[in-house]
Amino acid sequence: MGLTTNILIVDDHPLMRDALDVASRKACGECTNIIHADTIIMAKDVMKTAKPDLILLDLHLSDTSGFDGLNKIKSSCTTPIMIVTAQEGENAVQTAQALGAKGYLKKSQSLDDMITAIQTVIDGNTSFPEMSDVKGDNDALEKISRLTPAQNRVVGHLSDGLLNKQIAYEMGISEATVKAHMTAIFRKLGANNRTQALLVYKEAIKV
Amino acid sequence: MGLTTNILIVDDHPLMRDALDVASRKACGECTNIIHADTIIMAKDVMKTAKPDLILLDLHLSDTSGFDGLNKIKSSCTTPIMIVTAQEGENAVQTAQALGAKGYLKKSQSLDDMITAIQTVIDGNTSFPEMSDVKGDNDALEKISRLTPAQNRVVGHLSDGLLNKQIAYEMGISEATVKAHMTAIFRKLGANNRTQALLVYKEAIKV
DNA sequence: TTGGTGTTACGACTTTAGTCGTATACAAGA
DNA sequence: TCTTGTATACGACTAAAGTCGTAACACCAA
Repeated sequence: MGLTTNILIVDDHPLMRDALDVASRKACGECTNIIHADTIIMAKDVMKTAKPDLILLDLHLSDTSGFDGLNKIKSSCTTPIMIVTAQEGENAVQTAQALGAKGYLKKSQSLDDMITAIQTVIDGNTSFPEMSDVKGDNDALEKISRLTPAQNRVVGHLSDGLLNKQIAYEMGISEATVKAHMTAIFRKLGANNRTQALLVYKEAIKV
Repeated sequence: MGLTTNILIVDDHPLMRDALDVASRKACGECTNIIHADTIIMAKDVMKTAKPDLILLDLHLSDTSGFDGLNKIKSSCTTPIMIVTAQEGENAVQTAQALGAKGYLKKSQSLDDMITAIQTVIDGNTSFPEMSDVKGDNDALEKISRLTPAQNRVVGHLSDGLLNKQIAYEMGISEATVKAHMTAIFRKLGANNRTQALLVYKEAIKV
């Protein structure tokens, strides 16, 4: 890792940002450039200029709750994202995984574990805590997890109420391609149109 | 009240159905015809033949949870509906009101109070328990409550993922009229299309 | 290399969604 | 009575959504 690693930390607790900062620096070595943000708005603003190699994202911010924030960020970039949470429900880990997050950090974890997890994701792998395997009760979530990265980003924009034309602009592709993604999404989610697809999606990510 | 009053009770607890049965008969007098159902499916089936004057609906059934059941029934008829619940969150009463329910019964209420409430609704008025007035925190719910009965039914069908053509068939009106309702709904909910309208609606009724 | 599989990408075409103007009925007030 | 407002209803027109066929690229295995 001779090159500089850029990391964006999104959390509204300054102390937590500092802790994540320390963990990130230890995980990546000397040449680490870290940017802090405390809202999704600010994070998206930062990403207009900087291009982080990794994003650490808290689920509960002042301007978002739950996985909406993950949506908003994920749909506007392809940067690997790790979720950071204090306490969440049972299938929060599965949901994060299904939505295309690359890792999941619990704030209760030890510093060493966090460092290991961050290193794992930086190296291009995924890192999720052990799951109690009581799942199987969320059919919609299983469908969502089958979406490809591009399809995932399209769904994220869909759940913001965007038109195909707007999604195309946001993703830098043609409207025809967005429609093709939509059709593929409908098949995977068992929907006939965007309204039904949105219902499946909302059913899946309700936490 | 010389004519027969038809009441449909939808609850999956037989004991509760019996209790509601007793309350209904005392509220309406001798000429009362009461039908029991324990799922939404069965209730909708019953309504194909019978035309109840009032529906008592439990929120938690085996095939629905929350206000989805209210949607499914309300969107297929214009019969007054009273919600019956054991314990619900703070704004459940407001949500029921916004979704066009005519009354709200708590299972913890006394029999006399229930009888009074049922009589009130049978007479064409509404009956809701006192609210602690801590509300004001749900903007979307306020928007939903401004919808007219027809618009309410259209939104109910929208949240089932139906096409305009299908909604028109269900409601027995032309597709052009459904579209006109949609446009009016968009204005009231601050949406530009059905996707955004659905998001506002889902935001409002999440309990 | 070759063939299979999966992802992303686009254009042409048909279907659906959404806007606008308009009309009826019904209620509350002047 | 004559408004004024609101709810409901419809048809004609424009904009968006959705389907189909096709192609380039990456990856893995035979």
